[in-house]
Amino acid sequence: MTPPSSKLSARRKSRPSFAPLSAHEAELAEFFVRMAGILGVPRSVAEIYSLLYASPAAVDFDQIQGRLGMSKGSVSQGLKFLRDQGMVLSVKAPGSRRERWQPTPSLAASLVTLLRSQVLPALEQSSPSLDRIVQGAQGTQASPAVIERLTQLRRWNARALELFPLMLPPPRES
Amino acid sequence: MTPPSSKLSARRKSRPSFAPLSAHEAELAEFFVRMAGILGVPRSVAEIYSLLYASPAAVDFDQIQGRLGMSKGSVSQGLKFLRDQGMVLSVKAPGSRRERWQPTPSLAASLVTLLRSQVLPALEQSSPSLDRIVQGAQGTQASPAVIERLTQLRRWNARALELFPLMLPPPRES
DNA sequence: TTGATGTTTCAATATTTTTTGAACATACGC
DNA sequence: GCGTATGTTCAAAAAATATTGAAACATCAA
Repeated sequence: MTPPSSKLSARRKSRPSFAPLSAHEAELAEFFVRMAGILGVPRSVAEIYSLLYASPAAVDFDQIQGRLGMSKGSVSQGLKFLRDQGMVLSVKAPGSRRERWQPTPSLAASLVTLLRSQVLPALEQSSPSLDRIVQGAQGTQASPAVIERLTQLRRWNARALELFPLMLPPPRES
Repeated sequence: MTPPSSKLSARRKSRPSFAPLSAHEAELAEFFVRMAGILGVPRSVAEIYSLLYASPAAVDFDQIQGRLGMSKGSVSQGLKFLRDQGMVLSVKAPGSRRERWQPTPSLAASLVTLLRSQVLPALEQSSPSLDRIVQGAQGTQASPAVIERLTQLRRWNARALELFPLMLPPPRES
C-alpha cells in the first residue's frame, strides 16, 4: 500500500500530515467565529485566531493551513488581518526562516483595537456630513423636532470621537 | 403627450410620484448605512430608518417605497426588522387602514436593544461550550497557559451575560 | 549568486447575503 | 358580506463577500 516510498534516508520532503481539530478545539473555534461574526470578521480569520489561542506554543504557517484545512491564500490574508489589528505576534525560530505565530497577550486590548478600527473611520467620515446636514436643516425648511434629532446625533458623534482615542493608545506604526 | 388620460373625475388611482431624497437626506442615509454596516444591518434597513429619522411627520409604506426607490418586499422586511427591534412605531390615521411610521423616541435605547439582540444569543449559546472546553482542557493534556486563557474567556462570557440584562429591560412581548 | 523555501498577490470561483416582484393573505370601509 | 387597498411571503435574481490556487515575489542558507 505504501507508494514507491521513501528511501529510508530520503525523509526530507515528507509532507507531514496534520491532525484535524479536536472536538474542543472545534468548539472553541465556533465560539470565536460567532463572536467575530458580530463585527463582520470572516470565519477563516476567527478560526486562525482560535487555533493560536488554544495552542500551547506558537504555530507556523503550514500547521495553520494543515490543521484548519484552508488554502494558503486564506492563511496569508487571515494572518495579515490579525497582524494589522495587532492581534497576533510572530517569533522566528533560530535557524529557520519560517515564522511562528501566537496571540497577542491581551485579548481585551486586541478587541478594543479591532472595534476602533471598525468604528473610528465611520465616525470620522461622518463628522463633516453631520455638520452639513445640521446646518442645512437649520437653514431652511425643517421642523424643530427634526433639527433637535439631528443636533443630538452630531453631539453623539463628536462625543464618541473624543472618547475613542482615550480607550487605548493607537497601534504603533509598522 | 398625456395618455388617453383620466377623465377629470377619475383622479382615483393617480400613482403619486415621490420626491427623491434631498442631498441632505441622502447624506444622512449614508451616515446611517455606514453605522449600521458595522453591526451587519443591511443598507435598506438603514435607509428606511434614516428617512423616518429625518422626516417631520410619520411616513407611510408607499412613501418609503417611492422616495427610496426600493421594492415592496424590502420595505416590508425592513419595517419588520425595525419593528422587532423596537426602533420604529406606527400610528394609524383615522379613517384609513394605512399605517404611518416614525422612529422610536430614543435612538440610544434602540441601539442598546439592537446590540443586545446580536450579542446575547451568541453569549448564551457559548456558555455551555466554554464550560465543556475548560473542563476538557483541565482534564488532560493542556498547558497551564492555555488553561489560564480559556478560563479567563469563560469568566468574561459569564460577566457579560450578567451585565447585559442590566442595560435595559428586555423588549416587551408583542 | 543561487536555488529552494516560505509568503503574498490576485483573478477566478464559491458562498453568503440582500433585494426583487409577483402570488398570496388580510382586514377594513363601504 | 364583498371587493379592494394594504401588507406579507418566499423563490429566484442580483450583489456583496470570502476562499481558492497557481503564479509571482522575497529571503535566506549554502
